Amino acid sequence: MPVQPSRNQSSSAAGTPVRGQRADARHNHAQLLQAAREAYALNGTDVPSSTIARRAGVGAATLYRHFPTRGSLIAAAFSEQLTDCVAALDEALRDDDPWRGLCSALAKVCRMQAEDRGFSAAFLGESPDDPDLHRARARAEAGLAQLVQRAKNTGQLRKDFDPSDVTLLLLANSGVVRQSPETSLAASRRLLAYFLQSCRATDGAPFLPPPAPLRLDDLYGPSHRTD
Amino acid sequence: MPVQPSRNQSSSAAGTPVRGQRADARHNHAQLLQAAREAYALNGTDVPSSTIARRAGVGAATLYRHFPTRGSLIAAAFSEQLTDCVAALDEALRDDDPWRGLCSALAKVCRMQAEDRGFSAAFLGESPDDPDLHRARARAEAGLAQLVQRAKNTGQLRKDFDPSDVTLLLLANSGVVRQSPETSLAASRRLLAYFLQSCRATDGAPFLPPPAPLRLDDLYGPSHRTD
DNA sequence: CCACAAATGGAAGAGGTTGTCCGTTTAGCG
DNA sequence: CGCTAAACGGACAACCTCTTCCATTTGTGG
Repeated sequence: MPVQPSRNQSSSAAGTPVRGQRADARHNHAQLLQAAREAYALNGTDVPSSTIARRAGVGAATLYRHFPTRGSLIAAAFSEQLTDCVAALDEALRDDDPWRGLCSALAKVCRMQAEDRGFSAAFLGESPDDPDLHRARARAEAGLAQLVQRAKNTGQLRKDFDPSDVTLLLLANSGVVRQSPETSLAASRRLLAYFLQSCRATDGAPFLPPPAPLRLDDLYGPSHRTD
Repeated sequence: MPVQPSRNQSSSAAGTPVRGQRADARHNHAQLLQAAREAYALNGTDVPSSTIARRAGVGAATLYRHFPTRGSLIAAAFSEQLTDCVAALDEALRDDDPWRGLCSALAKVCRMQAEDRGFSAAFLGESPDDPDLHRARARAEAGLAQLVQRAKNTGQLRKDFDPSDVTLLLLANSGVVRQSPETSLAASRRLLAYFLQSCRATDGAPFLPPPAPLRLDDLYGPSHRTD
């Protein structure tokens, strides 16, 4: 069960509590993370940092001492979800039935997106600064490719399915989920059902148009602004 | 053919050129609209108004004289696309084959979303102020319901398809299309293909989870901020 | 209990966007 | 051509968000 809280501190990303700091600092650190997670889940990641500081009961400076930039707070707030994501993938890879593994992994990620409005932004959005996130995405990409290949080999997944189709689903789901929190779970479930049904290998099914080169870790790579 | 440019001036929305104004004013009005459309198509509607004024070759005050608020410029910029949208629906309703009509209507709207990054924001986003937009959405909703019912009657569309599934597709597509413009068209096409394939009536197909009550004109209705 | 460094909070700076004011320019008409 | 009102443009005020600074408070080891 690799899903446990994992108190172990990597020193790579900013914002991880360092042993030897004062008790109030540790407490505020935790308060900030919790406030950030709650706020992001409800309203998405475009909540102003000042709001988070206020709801954590600390001043702005405290927030910025613990998380030097806005991005580092976001990254820290979602690192747990990221772990869960990778764990779901690992679990899917261990499933005897590749198709069932794929389905449950996709369902899990879609549900995470639906239940936390910030998740999509943090996972798919632009955050060119966090190395952890990049590594996780690359890792997810690789595991996914493996999972997809296995499901094809068993003949359960259509042959022209492309790993990028998972990214396609995640992006689509992020669009669906952006709406009112009350409906997002139901809508997300229905979208996934539609998607999975088409993914199943069927004899008479028409060919799909070619996949777009959507790689998880490439999204928002080069900027295209032309001001 | 109700698709013609329609020079007729409704006086409801702000920004419609009024006869009797000076030639330079009319010219600037047109320049602003064009600049806005280009900028929005490329980068989405979150382009600063000052950028649009600059690219139209006018000062900020001129922009605000023609379009009193940021929202009115957005509404004016997309009113043509909105007309196209409704026209596509009308055309689909006139098609002898309801399924073909539905497919082409969905393809058209998805393509519009893919080719214009601002379209989704303008059409699905929050704009509680523009009555034209509300009317168009309501109208689209009604036509869609009709189209869906007809396709079900001919047995081409699965019985548990819900009109809200069209909204689901549009939202999903908006998520897909938000990415790099180079890939959005291909990605959008593929998403639509996946979706349509599942929508076709098939005997052995499993039931879908219940639809979420997504109504086009309800999106972003009540706000859920809790600051 | 005390001293000192760690930690804090509020204020203020920097940057960006929306919308307004006012002196100046220019189209259109006689 | 010249007058007048419509139209314009750039500067400016108001606001918001991110981030930093510094005087003050507070936890903690001795």
